[in-house]
Amino acid sequence: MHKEHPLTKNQQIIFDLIDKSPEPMKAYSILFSVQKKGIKAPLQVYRALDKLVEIGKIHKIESRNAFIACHNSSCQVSKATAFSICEICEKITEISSASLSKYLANFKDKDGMKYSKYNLEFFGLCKKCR
Amino acid sequence: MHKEHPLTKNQQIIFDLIDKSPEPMKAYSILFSVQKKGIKAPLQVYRALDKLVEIGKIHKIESRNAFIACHNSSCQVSKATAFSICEICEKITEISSASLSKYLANFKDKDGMKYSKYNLEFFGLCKKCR
DNA sequence: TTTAAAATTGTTATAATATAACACCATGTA
DNA sequence: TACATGGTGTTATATTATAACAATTTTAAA
Ligand SMILES: [Zn+2]
Ligand SMILES: [Zn+2]
Ligand SMILES: [Zn+2]
Ligand SMILES: [Zn+2]
Repeated sequence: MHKEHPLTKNQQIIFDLIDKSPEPMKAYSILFSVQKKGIKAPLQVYRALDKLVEIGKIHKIESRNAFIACHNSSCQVSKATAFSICEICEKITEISSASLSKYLANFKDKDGMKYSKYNLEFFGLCKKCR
Repeated sequence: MHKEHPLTKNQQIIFDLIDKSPEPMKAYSILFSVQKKGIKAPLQVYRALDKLVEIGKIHKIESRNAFIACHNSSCQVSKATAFSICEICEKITEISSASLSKYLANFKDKDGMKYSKYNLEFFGLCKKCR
């Protein structure tokens, strides 16, 4: 299980913002949104983001440089992430599939090597955009 | 099968450089290396990179903002990429596993949606670093 | 309780990554 | 020809992310 990490003030402000957002947020858009709350510099945002990613409360969508709150309840999710990304409307959803995560967690490459962590990004068209 | 794309001068210069590199290269490191050949501006590099990615000659490692030449002979690879990344020495290898690509190409999410494209990045420790 | 380590914060400056906008040129083809 | 398409060269700028340093708060030993 996750150890509980009580969030600090900046972390809480930024997590709440991302958590409420219907879509992934980018760092400088976060910065803009929290300036009224006293967070004025990029580093304050990036530090909170780093920590939130580390403890698995949010994930980074690498191909979009954007951050999304994790809504999976299971642990380990910060080490095993999968997303679907619509190439038209940019709708992004975290995929939680037991069979997928089982398959990837057990995947061995040619050298028999297993991996502790992965990030998978699927691209296609969402329901609306098809 | 791929349609053959004869590379333009800039594309060829940049592809050759990446292809020879033992490790993925970043855009500005590419820029530095090709300045003696007359490529002087970031845009010239990014334009060539975009095209090379599009036609599948190279791939972008999203979590590293770096580019690697594709050594898979099969087609479709630019739409279905998987890499292993060592978190210590940053050694990066393209994974070519028929079973993995088959599994992912056929993966359907909860809504029964299939995806035209994916990128998977595994993280762990390479042989040397274990 | 004291005290030292660890984590968090605030701040300025700067690095690294990527694109906008515009003019020009080459090549294919109607 | 004349037009479309794609590539090039160039300057400027936007976007994303980190370095460096000082101060403060939290944590957990001693
Ligand atoms: Zn998650
Ligand atoms: Zn869509
Ligand atoms: Zn490849
Ligand atoms: Zn290694």
